[in-house]
Amino acid sequence: MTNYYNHHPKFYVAVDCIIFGFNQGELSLLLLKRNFEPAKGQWSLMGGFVQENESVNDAAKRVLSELTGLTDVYMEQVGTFGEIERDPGERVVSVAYYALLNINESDRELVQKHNAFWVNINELPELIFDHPQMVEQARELMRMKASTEPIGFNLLPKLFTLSQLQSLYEAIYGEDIDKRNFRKRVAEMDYIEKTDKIDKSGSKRGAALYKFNNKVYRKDPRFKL
Amino acid sequence: MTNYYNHHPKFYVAVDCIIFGFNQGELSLLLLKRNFEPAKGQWSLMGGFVQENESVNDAAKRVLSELTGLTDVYMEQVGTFGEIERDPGERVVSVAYYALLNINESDRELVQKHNAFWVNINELPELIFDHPQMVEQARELMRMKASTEPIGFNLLPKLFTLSQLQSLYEAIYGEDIDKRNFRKRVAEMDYIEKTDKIDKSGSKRGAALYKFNNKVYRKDPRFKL
DNA sequence: TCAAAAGTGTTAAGTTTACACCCATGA
DNA sequence: TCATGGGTGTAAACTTAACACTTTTGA
Repeated sequence: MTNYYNHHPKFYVAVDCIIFGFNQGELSLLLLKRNFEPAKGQWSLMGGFVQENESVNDAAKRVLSELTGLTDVYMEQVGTFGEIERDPGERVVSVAYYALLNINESDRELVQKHNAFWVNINELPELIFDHPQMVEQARELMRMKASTEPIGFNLLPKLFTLSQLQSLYEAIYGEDIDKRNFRKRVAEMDYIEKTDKIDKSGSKRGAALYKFNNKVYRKDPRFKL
Repeated sequence: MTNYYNHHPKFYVAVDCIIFGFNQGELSLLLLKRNFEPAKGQWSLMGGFVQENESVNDAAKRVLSELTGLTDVYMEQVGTFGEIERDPGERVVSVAYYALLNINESDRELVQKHNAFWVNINELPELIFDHPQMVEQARELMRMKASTEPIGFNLLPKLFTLSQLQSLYEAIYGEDIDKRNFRKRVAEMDYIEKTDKIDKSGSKRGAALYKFNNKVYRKDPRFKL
């Protein structure tokens, strides 16, 4: 019996991940130096094909977890890239996602096994296919989102200093922020809570460690940095 | 010969269009009352399947044009919906787009032939599948975009009054705007140009007609309404 | 003549920006 | 003792919000 869906072509559907990490004032992406075909030897995003038994969003989570060992990572869809010739091998429609994670929580061995490297976002190598556009769109989207929602904390350890938080936002926006104005804004956010712990690693004097309290945030979700 | 792409499943890829129109102070969507299967008799967005010879973006343009007769319409990708069971008939990955067009320029016959109707955005019927989420995301995205980029003019005739422009933005934001503050902001945008034409249809006194000058806009692209 | 929409400025409140010095500590 | 990053307040500039009356004209 013929039906509505016949006579239409089917396509490979892939996901590609723009994986953001932050360490010592630097924002980085986790990129693959491909030791497999196609485009062996070139740099690319981590990607994979959507399977029958998973949603597209789940495929993105799976692919991210295959590379980093992490589950429950903050991810957001960037967009779908569907040019006919975007992948020169076969026609593949790809859905791009960005992820924000704490570099130190990722599984180094797994990362190494995939021949993946953290690359400073301002020193990206040439990427294959339309991955440069994916990265560009992801950065833009992430920047926008980070300015109005508290997603940046996903890039930091659970406890962080205000200097770390500030340098994170400086890296996201690509511009310097005034320290006193920054701290004034932070002070108004009750869900960024000072703990009684001190970080002595960054300075002799030591800096107060803060944490993000999501329960408090959700009671009155306002954020602007 | 076996290669990288084998062993992976393929999927139907569809596009769905959230088509915004504006008329007499009302923002509407163009919806189908389906006289075909599946979900015959129910309301849905206009959609269609991506073909081999077109990009996903081009498929969206084609589908829009099949319904409205219009080409060169402002469209933006909303996101991709990839839940396994989102379409109960078959597995279909769908990419949603929103479009902004002038209702009066659309081909009424074509619209009628598809059994499509303009429905006030505040009085939407129940929609099939995940179309309600698509609409919700599209509204949100459109609202954001309309506040910082001059896309609203796509919903208006080439010549429009400031009252029309204001009521458009009131419909987009779902809230009233102060007339004097609104006109003050418009006056600062040199690319919203007063013409010497008068619209007498909306009032006895008549209102000046304005036009959006994209060339002037691009010289100094700042927009905030 | 009057109803209905068009058009027009000022002030107060709130937000954003610029800016410089003292503190605590370990080396 | 001194070099290093941590921590703190105020004032000016700018932006946003609130607010009410006069004009024009066709019915």
